[in-house]
Parts: sequence; structure tokens; C-alpha cells
Amino acid sequence: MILTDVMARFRRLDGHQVFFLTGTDEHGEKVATTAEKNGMSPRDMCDKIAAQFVEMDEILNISHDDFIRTTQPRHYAASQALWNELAKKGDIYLGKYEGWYSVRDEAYFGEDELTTDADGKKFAPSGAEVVWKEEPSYFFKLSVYTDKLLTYYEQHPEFIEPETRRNEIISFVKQEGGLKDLSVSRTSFDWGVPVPGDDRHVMYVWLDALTNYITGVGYPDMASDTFKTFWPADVHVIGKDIIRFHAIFWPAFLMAANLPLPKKIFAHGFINVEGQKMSKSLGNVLSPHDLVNTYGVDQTRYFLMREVPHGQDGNFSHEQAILRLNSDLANSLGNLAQRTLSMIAKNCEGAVPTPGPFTEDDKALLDLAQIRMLPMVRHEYDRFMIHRAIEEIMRVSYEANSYIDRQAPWGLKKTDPKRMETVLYVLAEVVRCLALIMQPLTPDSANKLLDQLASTAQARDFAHISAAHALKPGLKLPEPQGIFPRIMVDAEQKAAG
RNA sequence: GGCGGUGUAGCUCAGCCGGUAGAGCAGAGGAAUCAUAAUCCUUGUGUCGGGGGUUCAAGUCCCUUCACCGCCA
Repeated sequence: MILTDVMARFRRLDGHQVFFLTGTDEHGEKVATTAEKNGMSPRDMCDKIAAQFVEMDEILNISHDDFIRTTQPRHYAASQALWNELAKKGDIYLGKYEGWYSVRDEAYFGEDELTTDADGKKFAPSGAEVVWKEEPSYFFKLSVYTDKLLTYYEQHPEFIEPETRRNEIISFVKQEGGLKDLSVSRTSFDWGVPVPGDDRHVMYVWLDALTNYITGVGYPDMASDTFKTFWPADVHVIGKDIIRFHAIFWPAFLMAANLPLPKKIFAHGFINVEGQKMSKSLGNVLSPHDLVNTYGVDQTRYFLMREVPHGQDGNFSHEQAILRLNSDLANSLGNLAQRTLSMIAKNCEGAVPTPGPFTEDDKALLDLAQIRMLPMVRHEYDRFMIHRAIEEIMRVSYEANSYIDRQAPWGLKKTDPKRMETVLYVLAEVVRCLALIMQPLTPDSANKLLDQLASTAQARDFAHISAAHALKPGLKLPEPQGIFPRIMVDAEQKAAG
């Protein structure tokens, strides 16, 4: 979620039109039975859960353009329209399904996949109990798409990332006998989108859920501006546990409906806590809420992006978080900004100083921040290598700290005040570039910093990372204030306890 | 059992088509004092999981073996 937001913000600031869709998938037997267990209607329970998701988005400062709930009328319309397309194509037929079904996994399993305990109960590989079910069901001719999918993966190596997930999917599709047809309707419960023309059936939850991506951009109105502009999507960012649905079923549905496929399915990993999987039984579940309370939103976002490399699982430890946040954000970047701005406040009458001629040292640093940094960072973003992008940014911060010590403006104050002004100008300008490029990662803090540089709201996209938009000498600056406070050790103890 | 991945400095990881092992953090020493007890400079003797092979030369290719992870059966 944070990853997607960081990407979306980056692309917007980099001059792209972005439509960032998020939401919740609310249908299915699992939801229905859980609601019943809690004595609620499915709809009431979904309202409650959706509210929690919305709240989480707010807590994490997620900048989505739309929040979709699969129970919304627009989504019923889209799902049924897609169904009709599949039916029109001749890819849907009525059959009968019988087999072992796991409510929790929302999937059927073959006999050979199950394990049996002493009481004769059978369990899915996930550990969920399965029950024997028989029901009439519509099927989607997924088998027909086996070769088409393989060809597509072949021709679009970037479609599934990271590569290890791609390998998994390809080997799955290549299984003996190819893909089996997919049961896409249920009659045993009614919490779902009714099948058009046969409302004894509701659609298989994943068929409806996957459709959300096109609902969000206006489907079935393919003439709508949003659909024309934003479909196919650049990327679907998902958890690695649902890669199969996104990398096999969804492209097959889209092919059947003659719709273009999203350009990329990116599966992210999970966060481990102190080296262990998060689980309720271990009681080590970290809520975003807790993290944000302990470290702050921007810090939480930053740390997760920094420590979780490209789709892999990441680890969270408080010790590591404090180390990282202090060394990167507080000591290097935050302190750089603070020392620069407070020297300006004290020695330059609180206004952007007027630079004299630039030395080679000045030019090298300005060049790095204004010209070379953005393309390097963009390159890493394009590959979803946010942790690498951060390294590039931090490198500039290190350079700037090295420069300030080398130039020692506090010494120039007495010996060469004109030169001091030049040095402080260079530093302020570099801080401005850093603040701009930090916006996707730490939006609030970066904007506070830009406020302190008297940067206007219109001057904050990446086009302004350039000498042409450099700070204007004489511009009055507000009183500097620290951003990225250092995390003290007693906070560490509190967090660990 | 099959397929895929990972295993490199105390920690987290880079190392593209083979050519005398790298970065950040942590640690040690020094400098500086504008600043958030922050900064800067210097500092790495690592069996590149084990074994074997190809090669003038192998973390980097091949075989084998061990450990862990993922997917599938």
C-alpha cells in the first residue's frame, strides 16, 4: 500500500497523469459466514471493515484517487458486463462442481492436496478445514488460455515481477495437462454479484474482485475519459499470496473480453517482525497505527521503503528502525537542513543569500543535486527499486554534509563573508532539491522543509529540480525548525517493552 | 519428490557479458564545533555455505553437496 502510494506520488510529481485506485473486496462465502458468526449482516460487516481500511489509508497518508468497494452498484454493473462479455465469447458454460472446498481459502482442492487428521477431518495445504461440496456451477474456459498466457508471458517478460514470482506462475501454467477450467459461480450462498440471467448463482468472488480494476476507471463505459486515459493500468501492486489470481485468471478474463492487459503485476513481499512472521498467535502483529504513533507517518513510510527490497520480504525491528531513522533522516538529512537554514537565519538576515561565482566544488554539488540525482532516482523507481532510489538520495545528502565541512562556512563568516553566502546558497539549493525528491517518501516532512525554503505550492514538482528554478537570492525565509527529530533511547525502550 | 530462489565483512545488502573482494550501518582512531550529543576524515587480515571441475585467471561458468525460503506435486 505504501509502496503503491510512493510510486503514485513519484509519478505525479514527475509529470504524469496518475490514477491511483485502492479499495476492498467484500464478497464471498468467507465474508458471509464471518458476518453471520458475528451476528451481523454481511453489508454491515463490510461497512465496518471498509471504514477501517479508509482509516488506515488516512493514517498512512495514502493519496489514492478512488477507493472502491466491490459492493458498490457501479461494481455490480461492471462485473456483470464483464461476465456478459465472457459469455458472449462462448467461454462460459454450465456444469457441476463437486469437491473439497475450503471456506477460508475460497478455493477447491484436489484429494491429493489434502491432509487428514486423526478424526478424519481433511485440511487444505493452508491448514484450513475443507468440506465436501456439490453444486451446479458455471465454468470459465480457462484451459483454452493456457498457451495464450504462456505466449504472453514469453513476449512480455516484464509482466510479472519480481522474476521469482514470474517463474512460479510460468511453471504453474505449464503443469501437466495445462490449466483446468475455472468454476466461476456458486449457488450455496448469495453474498455476491448475481450472475446475469441466472440469479440463483452468484459470481465466484475472484471474478468479481478482479473486475474492480476496470470498474475503477469507468467500465463498462469504455468511452469514458477515465477508461480511455487510464486503461490499461501501468501496474497492479499486490501481495505475493494472490499472484495466481492476478497473473493467470485476470489476464485470461481480459483476453476473453478483448480488453488490454495491465502492463505489470508487481507482487510485494511481507513484513516480518523481529525476524518472525507476523501472526496473531505469536502476538507480534504490528499495526500501522502503532508504528505511526511510535515513529511518525513519514518515518514509518521511509523505513519500510528503505528496508524492504524489491518485492522481497522485509524485516522490521525496532532497533533497526531507530538506527536507520536516526542515521538517515535525523542525522544526515534533517541535520543538514537544520544547520544550513539556521546559519542562514543567523547570518543572512533570514533571506536566501546572494551567491558569488561558483567554484568547482560548488558546481559539482549543484550538478549532482540539480541534474544527476533525478534521473538516477527515476531509474530505480521505474524498476520498483525504491530502496535503491533512497540510497541515491542519501548519497547526495552525504555529499552535502561533506561539502559543508570542507567549506566550513562558520569559518568564512569572519574571513570571507561573501564566500560564506555563496556556500550557504549552494547548500540551501541542494536542500531544496532533496526536499523535492523526498516528497513521495515523506510527504509531510518534505513539504514542511519546502515551506521553510519559501517554496510555493506550484513549485514542488520535479520539473523544479533544476538550475532554472533555483532559489532566488533575497527571498525571505521563515524561522527554521527541525524536521525529522532524532529518536531518543528511552523511546526505544518504550517501544521494545 | 519436482521447479525456482537465497547463502559475500558484526548487521543489511551491491557485485553487469569471469581478471588482484565493495557500500551503508555498527565498531576503532583523529578533526571540527554551524547544527538534532548531530557532522567530516581515516580505518575492513572477510575460508565470497562445503567439495570438485573448466580456465592463464571464478562470488562471477559447470558438476556435486549442505542449510534456509518460495511455488508446485
